[in-house]
Amino acid sequence: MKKEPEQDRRTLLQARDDFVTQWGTIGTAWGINRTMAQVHALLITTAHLMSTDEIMEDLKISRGNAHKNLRDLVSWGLIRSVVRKGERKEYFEAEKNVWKMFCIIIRERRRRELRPAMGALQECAARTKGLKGPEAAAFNKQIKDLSDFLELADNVITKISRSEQSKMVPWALRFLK
Amino acid sequence: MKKEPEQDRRTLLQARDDFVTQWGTIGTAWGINRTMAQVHALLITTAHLMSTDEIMEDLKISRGNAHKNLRDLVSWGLIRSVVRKGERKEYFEAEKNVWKMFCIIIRERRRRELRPAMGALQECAARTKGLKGPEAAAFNKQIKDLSDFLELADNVITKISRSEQSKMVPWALRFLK
DNA sequence: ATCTACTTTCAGTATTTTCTGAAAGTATGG
DNA sequence: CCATACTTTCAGAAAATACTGAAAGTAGAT
Repeated sequence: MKKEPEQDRRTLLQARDDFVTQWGTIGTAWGINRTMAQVHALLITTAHLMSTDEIMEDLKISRGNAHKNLRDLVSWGLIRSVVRKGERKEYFEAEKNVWKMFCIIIRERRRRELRPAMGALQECAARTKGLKGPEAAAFNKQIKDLSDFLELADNVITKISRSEQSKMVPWALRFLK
Repeated sequence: MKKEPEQDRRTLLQARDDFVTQWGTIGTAWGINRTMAQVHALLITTAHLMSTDEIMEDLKISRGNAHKNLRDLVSWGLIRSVVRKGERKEYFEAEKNVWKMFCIIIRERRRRELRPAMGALQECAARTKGLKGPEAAAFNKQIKDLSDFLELADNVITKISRSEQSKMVPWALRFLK
């Protein structure tokens, strides 16, 4: 029978499509642009290097859109561009190791979102430090509590994102016991 | 001098406003509606119970908008409504303890976003389990890796969100050493 | 049963975000 | 230099999301 591998190929393509869509939705819930998440999904589940044109075709998106999201993914460090010898065209390849992906994401979100938020909070705490009255004291304490918590979280994230998977996973398993 | 407390009050109000704005921006980055984050910010930094009308006034938003976001916050468990004896009006109050807030947020995000994503991924893995060919095998492995990682993360989140602050914070500090 | 003091809904509108496609820019090879 | 093979930009269009305000709904008090 020559039917079965053909059938399998279709199932695979369909599954990849579903995964791309799903990953897009997940991304959206976390404040990430849908297309960026889809391009990422496509690249982590594709064995070969992909060009901008191939990605445009696969996701049915415009050049401008593909370009922007590829650049964003590169700037996150989630994919890298590769230039094949003798060719002008750029190809892209994703970091596929799940632990590394995770570390990149938490490290970048820390840098882009957590740090600025902490800065603003600290400034807010500093400004209300010396104010008189119970309202002011309560406000200041609440901001300080938040700020302290974020600082702890920040340190934990930094440490985790620098750790090896081979250390952290067993560690997590022990924690779950 | 009667000037200083007056000055202080203004500084406090200004700081609270800034905090509300800032928290709104942070929320946005994490896929949370700006107004919802602002209402939350307002409620965690206000000592007294607040009515819908007071919130509308404070944030300059419509009744419908205030209503919706208050309901959403209640459904997240981040605020609760209180009815004062002899009054018909509803008032709102936030959970102010930072650790509890954190636990609520991670527990809800797990329930609303992580679990559905895991379901979809597992289905995707199951569907491509038996397919022949190296492409299919690679795809299946990648999905499986992701799925396994999310499962571990899911378990860790569950455990953390059920822990006491008094256990987790010292634990985190030890981890950082 | 009606009034009053609220809460809830939702159609239409406004705002923000994302996307398109064509034009402009850039680098390489001949 | 010019042609080619790309990449980059960006103004306008489309889509997604959030907001308004008025009308409808609800429940306690009289």
